[in-house]
Amino acid sequence: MTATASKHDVFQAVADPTRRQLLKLLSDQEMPVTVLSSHFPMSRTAVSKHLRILSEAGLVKERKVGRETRYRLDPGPLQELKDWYSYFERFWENKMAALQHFVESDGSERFPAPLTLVEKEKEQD
Amino acid sequence: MTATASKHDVFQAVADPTRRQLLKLLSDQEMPVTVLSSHFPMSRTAVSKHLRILSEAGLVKERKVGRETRYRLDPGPLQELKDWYSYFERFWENKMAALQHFVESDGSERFPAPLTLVEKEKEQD
DNA sequence: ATTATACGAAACCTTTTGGTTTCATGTCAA
DNA sequence: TTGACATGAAACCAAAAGGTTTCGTATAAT
Repeated sequence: MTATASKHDVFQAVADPTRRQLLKLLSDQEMPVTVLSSHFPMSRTAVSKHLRILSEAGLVKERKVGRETRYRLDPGPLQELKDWYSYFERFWENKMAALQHFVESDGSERFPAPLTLVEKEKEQD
Repeated sequence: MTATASKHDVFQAVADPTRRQLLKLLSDQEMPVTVLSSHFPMSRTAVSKHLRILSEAGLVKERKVGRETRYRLDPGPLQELKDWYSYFERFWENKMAALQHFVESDGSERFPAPLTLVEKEKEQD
């Protein structure tokens, strides 16, 4: 459901610093390509391609106004990022406990197949 | 401070689906490379390289135990992800309001330099 | 009508990425 | 001590990413 993934997923879209900055710029208000590209050291065409990737990830919407194309932010798909992150929040909380466990236990005889480890494990961490 | 960015930043590390899955696998407990790689259709060496990238982003820690190297999750750097997207949460909330504004105003005479737009803007969105 | 602006598409190039196979080394088991 | 296991490093490769320049087309301004 929600079918966010078309060609570019949010994680990949957001991986590039230029695209992250584009999103920030657009969070204020909609802007045409030329204005956006004036904030970057690269060509307008390059920025345009970044915008396309953001668009494919659903993070921006476009509308034509006269001869310009204005882009605006759609933060919706960022929810996926949030959801993913939230899975790890519990480990963030348990970080100390986990470390504790990690030091105390020998961690062996828990792995599936190719492990024969029933050794003493000279700890060296 | 905190100097999270070494060579690979978190955004890039997390952009790859294989690496995201690795993090999930490691959230349970520490695991050696061979065990981890058994969950993927690629070679052990490939997984090993993914682990290196995660390590450079600070997302996993390693320790040698006998002849194996065990990796475990360090969710710490994920905070950066959270900080980033939380910036957009207010826009997420205000989405309707923003849209409203977007429809009502003509959006012109706000852009810096190269805009002469003082036209009526035949809305077509 | 003519010129300038805004933009995307196309072709092209270089670097990075994600993978593979092979090899060397260290550690464990018999 | 001999052989199997675990792993990283190296060399290599194809495809994707991130850019650039050039071009065509639509819209606006004069």
